Amino acid sequence: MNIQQIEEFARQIWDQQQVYRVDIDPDKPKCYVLDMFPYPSGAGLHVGHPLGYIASDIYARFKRLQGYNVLHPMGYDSFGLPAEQYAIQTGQHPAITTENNIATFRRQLDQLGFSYDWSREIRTSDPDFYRWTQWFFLLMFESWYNRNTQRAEPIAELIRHFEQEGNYNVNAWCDAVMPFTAEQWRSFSKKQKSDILLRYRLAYLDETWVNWCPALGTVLANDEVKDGRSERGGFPVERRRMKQWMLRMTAYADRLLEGLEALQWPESIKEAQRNWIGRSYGCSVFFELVTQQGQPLVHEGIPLKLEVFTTRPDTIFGATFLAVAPEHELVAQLTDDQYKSAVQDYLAQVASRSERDRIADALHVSGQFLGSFGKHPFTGQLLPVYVADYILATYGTGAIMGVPGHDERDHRFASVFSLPIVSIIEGQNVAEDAYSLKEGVLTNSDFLNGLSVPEAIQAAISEIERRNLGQGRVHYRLRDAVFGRQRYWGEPIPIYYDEEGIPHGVPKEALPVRLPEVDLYLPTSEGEPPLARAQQWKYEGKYEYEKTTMPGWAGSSWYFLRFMDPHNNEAFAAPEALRYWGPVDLYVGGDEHATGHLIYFRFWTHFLYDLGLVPFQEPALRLVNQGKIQGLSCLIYRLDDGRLVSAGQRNSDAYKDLHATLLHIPVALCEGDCVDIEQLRQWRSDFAEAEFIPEADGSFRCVHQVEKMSKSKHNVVNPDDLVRKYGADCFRLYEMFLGPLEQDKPWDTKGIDGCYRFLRRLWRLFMQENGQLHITDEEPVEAEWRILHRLIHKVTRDIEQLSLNTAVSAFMIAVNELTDLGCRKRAVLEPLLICLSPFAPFTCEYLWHALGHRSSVVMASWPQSDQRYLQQLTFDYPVAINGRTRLKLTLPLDLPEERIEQEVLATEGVRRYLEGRKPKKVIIVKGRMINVVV
RNA sequence: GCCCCGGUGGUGGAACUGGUAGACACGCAGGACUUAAAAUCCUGCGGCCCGAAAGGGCCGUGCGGGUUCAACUCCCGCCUGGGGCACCA
Repeated sequence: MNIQQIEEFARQIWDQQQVYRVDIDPDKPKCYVLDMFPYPSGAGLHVGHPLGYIASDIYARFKRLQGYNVLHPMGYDSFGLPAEQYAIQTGQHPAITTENNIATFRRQLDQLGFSYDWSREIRTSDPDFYRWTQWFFLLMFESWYNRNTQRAEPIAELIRHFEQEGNYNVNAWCDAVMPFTAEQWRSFSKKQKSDILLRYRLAYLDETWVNWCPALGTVLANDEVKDGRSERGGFPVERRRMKQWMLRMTAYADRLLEGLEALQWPESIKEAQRNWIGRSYGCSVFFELVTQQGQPLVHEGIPLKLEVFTTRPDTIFGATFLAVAPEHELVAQLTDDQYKSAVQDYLAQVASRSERDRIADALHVSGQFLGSFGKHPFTGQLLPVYVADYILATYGTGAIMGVPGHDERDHRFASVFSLPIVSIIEGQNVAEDAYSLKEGVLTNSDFLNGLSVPEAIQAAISEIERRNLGQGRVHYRLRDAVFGRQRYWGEPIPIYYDEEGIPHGVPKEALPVRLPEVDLYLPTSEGEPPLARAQQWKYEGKYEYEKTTMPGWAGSSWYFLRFMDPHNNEAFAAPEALRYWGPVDLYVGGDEHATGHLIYFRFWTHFLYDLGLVPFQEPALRLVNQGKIQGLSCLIYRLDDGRLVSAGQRNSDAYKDLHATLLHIPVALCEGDCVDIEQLRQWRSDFAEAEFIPEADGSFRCVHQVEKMSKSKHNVVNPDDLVRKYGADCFRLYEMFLGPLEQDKPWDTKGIDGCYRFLRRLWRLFMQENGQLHITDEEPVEAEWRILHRLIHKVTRDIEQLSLNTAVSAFMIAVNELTDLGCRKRAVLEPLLICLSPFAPFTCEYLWHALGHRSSVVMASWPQSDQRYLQQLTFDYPVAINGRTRLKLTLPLDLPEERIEQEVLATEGVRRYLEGRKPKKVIIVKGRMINVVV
């Protein structure tokens, strides 16, 4: 069994017969199996990376054998930060870095024998690809969201509506717009019209608070920020107000939420998306505002009102103050002269605190009284208005009614500012702590008294609406996505600005807007993005292009569509291709994309569906997250004096009281927990002369720890070495055998021998010692048929459920049993080979040809399991006395229950346990077990 | 704090809709073959106890209860690891 020879042979067959190329075939059912688009990093693969690829490859090969036309493509998400950071450091164009990395990546993928149709390879940084990414952006720029029809519609229709009726009777998902008539619309300047339209467009320019990362020199989306730091690189992030291109994703919040129901996705991902979208149902309430003297506050002749949002309108009688966010637009108007300087000081203090300080200091309460009051809409009581930084400008209306009795934050605030705290839930004492559960009966609440909380919420909303004080409302935590990045290596946003600074979409015929060459990949001295360095880069030679580029997730939001028709020059994909291939049937990738890519890609697809460009709303029906493979680190003890102590000795009396540090050493230097001291001395110079204190048997031992696989922990295992030593098939089998696909699990190379032995045993079923095929055409006996059909049955089900670890063990069992029987029969071994081929394609291809086939095993047909051989005639019943299994009894399966009972009670072993007592009951589950209750 | 997912031998893990807990594999121990090694094969391996042995008993799926003839599986209450969300009104 020569691995190199086998792999070369199989590769040649696949290559010659072009077995992985697919095209639309209306006569066959399709199956689209997709891996999450990798970013080709320079570091290469470690054993954790291919896990999902192997699983999806097995599934794809399986479906192909079952007669499906399988689309299983691969490509690269090749725009991104690392190549650009490298460019900044070295000056090497990111395209070159990317090209090199892709070559490495491809080589590593190829050696594992994946069944990708490489003729469909795509790259997001390819102008033929990003042309369409830009095209989609323009479609969003040219669309608005109609809440009446619940879908995106062309902005041209909206303009027509404006011309006829102004913005009356428009129910759009948009930013606040003053009402205007058709006459007014016609009288607006170009600039005014543009500004208004931006408030409706799904891709729009707006000044907002963004996550600015100074170290990366760019803004980041919410999902790219973790705990106040950038997800990539871990650099500090601050809040900054900037003009940015945004995508009005919030318009889709409800549909994104509801669409989750029907998806076959892991519950954890759905839950993460639900949290991220964060839908909450509540009510807005307007509070009339008055001065300290009780005079109404008026602005331009209109009485001022403060709109708050609450999910607990039932607690309105418990409200004792109002609070607004520091950024709230009414802060200035609400500030009484007497408090002006105090408020200004407070605002300055808030501004100086970074986002991270604010998060870290969440329990610290701060705020400032503004000197004005809100009039309670039911009691007429005057509630003081505060500005407080625990109120977020970006959530709800940026203002709240403070109900300290029933909200913890409000309670903290009221305690600090000595505001009244009242309970409106019967029997709850809220002096010390807020009672925030939505349970109980209302009290001190006028018309709500006696109602339960849920009833009271409904009643309060109805009453508020009836009296025109506000209305029931839904709010989302989800924010519109910031779409511009102040970076070089991304898709240019296809927008140019005219003389008046009005943004225009580049005509679609002029796409792609190509990324210009620049001398440096850094911002300009004026702080403009790197694209500003390309001074000749102008639309039609005179208009300034938008200088920011798209974020990393732009291309990956729709790439799955391009795979369906990757070389189409007329469209992003032909309608027939979309109809035939879409949507993705199985999507495999990591769960770290739960609130990033997986939401964007759903949003993007919903949008295209609205425009009638794709015939499905959800991009992927079934999603599976492969678990992470953790590293098994090796660590040794170093005493403070530099001596190195073997792990067993460390706890002996001689050393246990000395202080020791644990050091990571390369896993390659360890065989189990035995360390190769000679190699260790060579590995690090300070170990060269160190004193090693070994075990009594002379060995030197390390301890193990399961943790993330990383270079710094010296626990990275590279697949190349393993593939060279054991072959790709063995590697694939072992990765699957390790445990359930979805589960995180530690990598331990030791176990790979089991899979290697399995492959050799398989080989010996076919081949003699001398390498000659040894197969007969004899009719298999019952036992052999049974082994085969049980295997087919189990493996078919297991692959369908992606329970690949149990499938591998089923193969091991079958091969062990066939070996014991000395089975060398073609009728058994040939179907077995087909079943195994998705897991071990190289070996199976080789043996398939050895059996005399000319075409590839990839083209074979998945065998059917035969019911006859799955059913057994007799069964070894476990017989339990009082629930405890005592003995076994072999009985025919078709024996009626009365007969079984007779047999059981007549059995010597059972009689012994009964000791003459009469059984109370005999429970018989046919084909399962028997339980005698005494 | 809220939500989701886990916890089974020395190790990775198996167990269908409640029905023989520990499949398969690693590892370890002993043995066969061999001048030797590799390779291969055989036997044993959850814990405690009784027994010379054959065999038998008790305990055992994070912990404590419960439902049931029967619980890794269902219910209640905890402990613990991982992940998500979080001054989100």
